[in-house]
Amino acid sequence: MLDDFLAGRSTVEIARDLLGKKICYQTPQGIISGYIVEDEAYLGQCDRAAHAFGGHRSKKNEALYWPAGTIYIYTIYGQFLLNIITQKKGNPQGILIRGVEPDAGVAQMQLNRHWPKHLYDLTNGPGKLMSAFGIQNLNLNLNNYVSSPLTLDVTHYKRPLAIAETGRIGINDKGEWQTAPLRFYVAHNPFVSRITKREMNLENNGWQK
DNA sequence: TTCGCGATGACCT
DNA sequence: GGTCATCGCGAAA
Repeated sequence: MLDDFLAGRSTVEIARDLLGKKICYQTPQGIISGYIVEDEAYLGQCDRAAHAFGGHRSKKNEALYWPAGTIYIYTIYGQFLLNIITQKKGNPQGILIRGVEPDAGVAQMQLNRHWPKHLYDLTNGPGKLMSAFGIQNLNLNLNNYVSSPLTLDVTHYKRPLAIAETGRIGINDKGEWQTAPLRFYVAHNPFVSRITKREMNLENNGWQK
């Protein structure tokens, strides 16, 4: 159960453990799902790269202050980005989902993404995966991953052979918060953003047997 | 963030 | 020559 998965753990711990877990979206056209292969932790008031830095709170980032399991969606550069809130109400920490390996509904995702040349281009980025899922509005913001069409299934998962960590992407002039290893991904998985073809392992996608 | 374009370099035929 | 991967940029939203 998702609540047990999130309860009493640090955001970093959750971010690492989220790799390989399944995210599912119930649509009129059928179910779309994917395994999380890349994410980033945002640690709240103290984190200079976080939306809640210094306790900042507004209508846009309100979800950060809601309980673990809340869906937080925000827009940037015209893209919709998906997050999960990880701590108790009032402690604004969360995780940005940056890449998923397509599972169910691949044809629908291809359609939503206008048939990219390579399969790995389908969902290898935070904006791309939302486009592939067909989520292009804020309707699900402030909902949660248990009782909405968008759910997190922590009982069906794959196990990474290795987890890689780097600084977060798109963070500039944030000192130690820019380089802190808070981005996690399944090493060698082709659906990780900015991975080179040479790094990909197309035999096992970086998963254990 | 994502896309497209031009430039470069590697490799194949 | 042709294909493909990588990289740097500018543009869009």
